[in-house]
Amino acid sequence: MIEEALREIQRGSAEIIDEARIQKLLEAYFKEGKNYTVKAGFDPTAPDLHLGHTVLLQKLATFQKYGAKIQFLIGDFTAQIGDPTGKSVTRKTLSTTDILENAKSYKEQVFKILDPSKTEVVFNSAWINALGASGMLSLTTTFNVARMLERDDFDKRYKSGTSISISEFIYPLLQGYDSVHLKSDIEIGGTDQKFNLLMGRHLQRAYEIGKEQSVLMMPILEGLDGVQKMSKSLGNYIGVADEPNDMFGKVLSISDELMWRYYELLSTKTLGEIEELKKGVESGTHHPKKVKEELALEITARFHSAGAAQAAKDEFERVHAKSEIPTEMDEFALEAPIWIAKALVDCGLTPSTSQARRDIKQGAVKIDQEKVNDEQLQLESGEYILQVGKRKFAKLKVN
RNA sequence: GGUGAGUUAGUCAAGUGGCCAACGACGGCAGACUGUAAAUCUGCUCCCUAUGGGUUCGGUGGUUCGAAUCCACCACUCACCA
Repeated sequence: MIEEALREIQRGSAEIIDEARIQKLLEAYFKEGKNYTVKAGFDPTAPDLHLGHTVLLQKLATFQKYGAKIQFLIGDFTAQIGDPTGKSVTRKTLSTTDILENAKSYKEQVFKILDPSKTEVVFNSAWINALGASGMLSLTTTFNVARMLERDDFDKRYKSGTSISISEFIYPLLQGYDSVHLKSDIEIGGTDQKFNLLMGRHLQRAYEIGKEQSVLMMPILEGLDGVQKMSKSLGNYIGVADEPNDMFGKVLSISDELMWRYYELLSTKTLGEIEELKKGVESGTHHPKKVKEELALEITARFHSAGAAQAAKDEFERVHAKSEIPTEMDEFALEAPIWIAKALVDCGLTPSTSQARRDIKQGAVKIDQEKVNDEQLQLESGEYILQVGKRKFAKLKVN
């Protein structure tokens, strides 16, 4: 039982520091029903969660199955500084109102995965503000500049003469201090957070709270392109709040190779089951598309419902396999007569009339399933279904 | 503080007075082929109802019939020195 729990916890992880301690915590739970705490910090700068974030959340959910109380930390104070990790320039600071707004939408989204009864949402401003100047000062005495500069990102910036704000040195200290205050048993985060996570151990030792947290690092999930990390700014993400049809379609659009990565990090299937699927695909008994559909169904169902996922699949079949028209699409109303290129822009199918003309020239534009050849086409009154490329549709009513 | 180099479209990067809306690569979009996969091939890739017009090459002025290209100043970045 403990073995199994441990295996599930290890799954997909990039690195675990002090795994022995995790095992002891599990033993204590299984034998004496003792709970322990797992901390994960979230920066409230990006309120729209995507699947990359859920990799961590799912790991937390796994811990919840095995006696963990989750300390879901919203770094409202630290967000004012901005995590320097991986950054080549100092971040802009955020206003307090923005942070609170973001934190709110965070909460709405995470409980699709986490069990609220085993989760405590905490804001680090609560105790960091209480530290005061002297508390802050003594915090800074626990670490030194030389070691801080060993960090890759700081090292590069320092050597290249790019500015490093003193506040950025404070960031890891504060994140580590969170672990001191919360007396966390385990902290999890992405591999890029290693330095910050280890700081928690360091400070717990320095403050002599009688324990040093274990650290579990999860890899960074690749985005739809399969190369760069999933992020909103790169536009290669699947958002937790995406519509079922989008979500399903996006999962299906990933490459076969990437699919296995998503299976490992996002699916709740056991590693054994995944291995079976993989063998099936290799030997030709499973069609890779079917396997991908299964993944898409699972993920879509998680954030919506099994019914919605199935509907998304049916819709997908209809639109793409049979190249029919989607059942639902955005609707627009415009005044007649309207030039086709203008209509495409107004319906958001195309960014400019220039682009619209190019698309028409290339035969990418259809009205009611009919290819448009005339760039000058004027639409008279009536209802039309506009289409650009394979996946952009809109319903247009011309008055 | 000193000296030198640089700043070009989403990114990288050519272009050193007219042939420049600006080579090329990547990315992106579209077409073919497919499984809306990958790979491959092809076209497109600043805006504007366009065989034409407008606005772009860090910013501001200037020289010139004409400037991304020359000059001045400003801002920022990088390198070496202190």
